[in-house]
Amino acid sequence: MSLQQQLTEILGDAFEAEGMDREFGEVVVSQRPELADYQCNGALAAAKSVGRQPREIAEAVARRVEAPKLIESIEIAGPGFLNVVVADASLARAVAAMEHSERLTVESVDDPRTVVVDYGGPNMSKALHVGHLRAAVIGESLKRIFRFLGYNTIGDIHIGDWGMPVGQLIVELQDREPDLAYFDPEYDTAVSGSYPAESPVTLDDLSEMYPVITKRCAEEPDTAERARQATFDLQNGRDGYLALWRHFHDVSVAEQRVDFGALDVEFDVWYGESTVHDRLAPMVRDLLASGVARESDGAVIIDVEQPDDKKEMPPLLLTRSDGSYLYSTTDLATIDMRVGDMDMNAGLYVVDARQALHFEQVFRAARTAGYASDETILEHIGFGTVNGTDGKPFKTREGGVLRLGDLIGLVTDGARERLDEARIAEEYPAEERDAIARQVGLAALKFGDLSNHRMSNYVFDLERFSSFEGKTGPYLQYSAVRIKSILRKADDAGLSPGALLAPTVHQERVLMLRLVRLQEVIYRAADLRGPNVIAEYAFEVATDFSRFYEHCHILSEEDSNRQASWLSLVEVTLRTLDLLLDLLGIEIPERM
RNA sequence: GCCCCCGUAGCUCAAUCGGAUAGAGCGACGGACUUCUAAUCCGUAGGUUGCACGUUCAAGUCGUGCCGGGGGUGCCA
Repeated sequence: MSLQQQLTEILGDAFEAEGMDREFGEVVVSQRPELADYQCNGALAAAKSVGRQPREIAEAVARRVEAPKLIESIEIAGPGFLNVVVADASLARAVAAMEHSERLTVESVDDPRTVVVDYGGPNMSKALHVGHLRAAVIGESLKRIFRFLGYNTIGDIHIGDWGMPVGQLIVELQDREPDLAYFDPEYDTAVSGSYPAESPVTLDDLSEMYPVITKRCAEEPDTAERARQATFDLQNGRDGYLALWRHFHDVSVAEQRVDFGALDVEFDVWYGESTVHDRLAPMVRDLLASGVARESDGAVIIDVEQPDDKKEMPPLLLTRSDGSYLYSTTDLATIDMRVGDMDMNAGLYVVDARQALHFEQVFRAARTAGYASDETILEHIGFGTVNGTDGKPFKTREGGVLRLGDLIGLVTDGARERLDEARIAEEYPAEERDAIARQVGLAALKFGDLSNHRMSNYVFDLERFSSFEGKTGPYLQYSAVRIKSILRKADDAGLSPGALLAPTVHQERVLMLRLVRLQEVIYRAADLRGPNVIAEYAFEVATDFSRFYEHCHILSEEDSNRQASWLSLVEVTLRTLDLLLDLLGIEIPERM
């Protein structure tokens, strides 16, 4: 049990002894660190329901508190706040408990249910660009957070590979190379052999073709109609198109594996819309038969509006009037698959906030259809857009999109330049320098993203991402690296960590208090689905360490017991930073 | 038209499900490197939390109405 939980129990007991709900005993971190470590606001909340004065309640509760070892003092302040100061010895014990715990005393969940994190979501045929960064980075972090807490967590990339874009690309390729076998309706694999094993296009080709054909479809109605037809034919199993689709898919996935790999983003499964293609026709048929879906203007829809809706709620479109499927169809079928085959209890969809309505519709439909029960959590984890310094969606100076690989290159170069400036870096082997530059660049990129609240649109400023100073990923790495350096030197000198003593220095005590909050922070991040909670706390841990570091010179400390205690303290700090950064998908170099 | 998100220091952003005196970073100004890595630390300046009402012991946070920005609103994803 964390220190905060223990205090909450103690205060809860006290409220209960006074004849009030123990819920009022909830203890939170103090907002006034100069006054207290923790505080309880329950007396104010309880006042109205029990008809007593807040201060009078606070005084009565304080008298009931029994915890001579844990609490140094408990005082009433202001209108009725209960300010709790933790005893130094118990604070040290709490940190010591972290030291001896593999999980830094963070408890696992009692009920390890299956959580599917759907993130990344790249369209087949498109090279990754900055727009994909947020989904990848936020999703990866959430996956790691839930996994660490003990959930059975599955990260699914969910590639967009079965919708209109594929039909559009087929049409564009046909217009460019009409003689390819894939387009010949008479082509008979039994007579002419199978389709070519070599892809007729590269991913660069597809990336170039995609904006061309989307523009054409917007301007040329008959081209759009052909794309719809191609989509329908593909979805209904036309051999040539399927063969072509396979090529598009393979060249796309090959490059996406490289791009996501470069980001250290790892998916457990590489499913996509196409994964459920066999389920689509039977699903629509069954939903029509059961009356869940109905025909409307030639299309098949599911009505999802509810009586108490305040907003317009258009029906979910299951098929177009030509019978082809949309991403609504595949998303719905995917829920059925995840619940049925993957035992999903919770699905977290880390997708651009602009798709909020779509997911609302799909989730409602899934419940109406019985694919998801009321117990199944389905959540759209939306996030804001990445803008340039002009406030508009990020573009390069030339006006094009910045590819993810190029972006990683830019921040890596920036990190390498910084390394060149540092004297101590000269002796590093070239390979290590490259590895450090990459780790530091990625840290800048990821922390820069994750430290923002996911819902807010944020400004992507390359200057800021390359500065590596202040509240940045590299700052956190740097703090951890300095600890590693201390521990190495201590080891060389034959010094080893020892029993944690009660803090004697202000900066030491502040650091300890920070560390023992770890469990609450991680659970809060999970509850809010907000990696920025982790990012903020990690920065505070690093800052507290830096202050301690400036103030207390560990290796020259003359009191060997205190020195050993400090070594333990910084070791716990390092492990904490390591965990937090790992939850953000950031690695720590050995030195930098 | 209707709905959703956002609006906080010069700039970029936080703010522990309603708590005390709204915090960081950058930028500005002034300090600290013969000491465990200065990618650091210390200090100063900087605010009517878009506006107005309301709810209550207490509002950046909740409600209503405006203003401004972004997005969505059945055959794109």
